[in-house]
Amino acid sequence: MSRLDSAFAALADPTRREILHRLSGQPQPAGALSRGFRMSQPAVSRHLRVLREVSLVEVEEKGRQRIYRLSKRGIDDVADYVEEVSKTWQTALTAFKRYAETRP
Amino acid sequence: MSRLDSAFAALADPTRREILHRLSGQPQPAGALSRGFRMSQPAVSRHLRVLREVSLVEVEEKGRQRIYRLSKRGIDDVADYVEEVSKTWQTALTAFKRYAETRP
DNA sequence: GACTCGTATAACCTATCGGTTATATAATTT
DNA sequence: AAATTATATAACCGATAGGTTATACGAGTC
Repeated sequence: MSRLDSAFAALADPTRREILHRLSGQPQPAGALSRGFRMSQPAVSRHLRVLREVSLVEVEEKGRQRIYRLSKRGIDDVADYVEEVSKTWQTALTAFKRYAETRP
Repeated sequence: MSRLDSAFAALADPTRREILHRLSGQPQPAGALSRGFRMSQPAVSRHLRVLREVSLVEVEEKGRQRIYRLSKRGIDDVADYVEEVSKTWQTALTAFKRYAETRP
């Protein structure tokens, strides 16, 4: 599985998008995050692992807590791809419009 | 599953991203697409169905052919979300930088 | 040193995914 | 109308995802 596959797969889960959203507010320990969801602590822990593995979040060990925050690297990866795809799609849309115009 | 979940899930598969890429060049019938992959015709047909269901592609029936092309609607959906997320992340990054600066 | 706390991992279950082959269906061609 | 072509669907299978409960483990606390 390529980095990109994993990143998209990670973003496909609503719980993980919600975690990213909350972390965009401020870094938080795993416990605070998991208490915010109606699923078990291990379940959230697993989601955090997935996000870690695709570098969308980073962890800082602070005593027995794990402080999670967004990771610049992962964010940049996604942003780069999105930009590239935007360009491609822009081209495609232009072609599409041209096509539509020739067929009124 | 929300529209967004499905869209990301659809994009998580490399075959489907490749299909979108090829369609960004030009609209094509299903057969031409499926011949370009080293998997069975039904497998590609299923990928096309997934892309159809999340409105990333559209089909035009032309005799016994199905001409596939990118769908503006699906593209816009993704673009909108990406823009929104970009903004959020921009904010988060700013906060992150501020945090980093106060802790040299 | 025993206890508790915060978090991760293990083992397990069910549902879904992505592939296969076989088959159906609709449009052409002969 | 029979055969062929383009494509989709059905039935099946192994792998993976995401949840659960039970358990391990390292860091503070008594």
